[in-house]
Amino acid sequence: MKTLKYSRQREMIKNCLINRHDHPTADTLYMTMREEFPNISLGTVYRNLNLLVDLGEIRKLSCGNGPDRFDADTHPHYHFVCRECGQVQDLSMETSRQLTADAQQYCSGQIDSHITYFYGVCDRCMKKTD
Amino acid sequence: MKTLKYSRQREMIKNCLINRHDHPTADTLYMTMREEFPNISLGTVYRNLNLLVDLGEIRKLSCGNGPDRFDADTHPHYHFVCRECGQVQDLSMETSRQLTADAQQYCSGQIDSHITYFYGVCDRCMKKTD
DNA sequence: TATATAACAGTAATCATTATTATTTTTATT
DNA sequence: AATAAAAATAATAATGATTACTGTTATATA
Repeated sequence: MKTLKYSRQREMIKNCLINRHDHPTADTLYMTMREEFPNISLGTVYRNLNLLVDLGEIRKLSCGNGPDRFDADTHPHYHFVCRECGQVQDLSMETSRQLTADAQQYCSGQIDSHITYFYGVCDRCMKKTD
Repeated sequence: MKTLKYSRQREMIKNCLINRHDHPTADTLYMTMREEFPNISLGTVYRNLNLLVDLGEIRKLSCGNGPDRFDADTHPHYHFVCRECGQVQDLSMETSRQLTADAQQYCSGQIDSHITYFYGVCDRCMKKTD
């Protein structure tokens, strides 16, 4: 069996992610990490992010445009994606159990969760295009 | 202005997609296309798929695992993704306007749509793991 | 403290997708 | 119908995101 060993890099990656709420990509996180660990490699960032996802300590977001993003908030919640600037915001809204229950009626498989991304234009981009 | 010209390849790509409901990837579609057009190139498949998406004639699905998939059904509808085998099924269920309206309450931007993927295990995979 | 193994940095490889280019098709015009 | 202009193609190269490999270093445990 493969026991997990401590690593300063992994700890720092997780802390980085906890301290920001912009759902950074692996590459963005890599840039930040290099301030503390100047010769960390991008592969290490990816490996640890995937590890943390597998452990359920963080979540991966694939909202359809651009590279995957990561989120240290593991509570089920929704996201809003701005079509103009690509930023991803948290919505402090409960995820709908009802929606999953409804969908189950239409599905022969066993549904256990759902992921929803809302799309539109963020307030900052709306001001710009005025 | 750039006028669109007819192409047998594009027509055939769209027909292929209309005749199947498994939401194939570009590569799968490419394999199928080669039966009719033995030296069609993968680039042509991608270019035309993107074109059709831009025209609003088909939709692109990014459900988080593996390459993007494509769907000729442009009516707003939900999808179910099996975590075991990766297949994507249509759910013949109306998309929830209420959900978008609810989310708008929590969002400073302007939401115009949402995309939801339901995750779980399909009936076939459930039987297998019994 | 010595040994085993996981994690690392650096790098190469892979996968999905897009761009380039020279040639062929399609469409509009004579 | 012949021809010219424009767009689409096949073939291929290039890109961007991510994963795998290799030799070295850090961590845990006997």
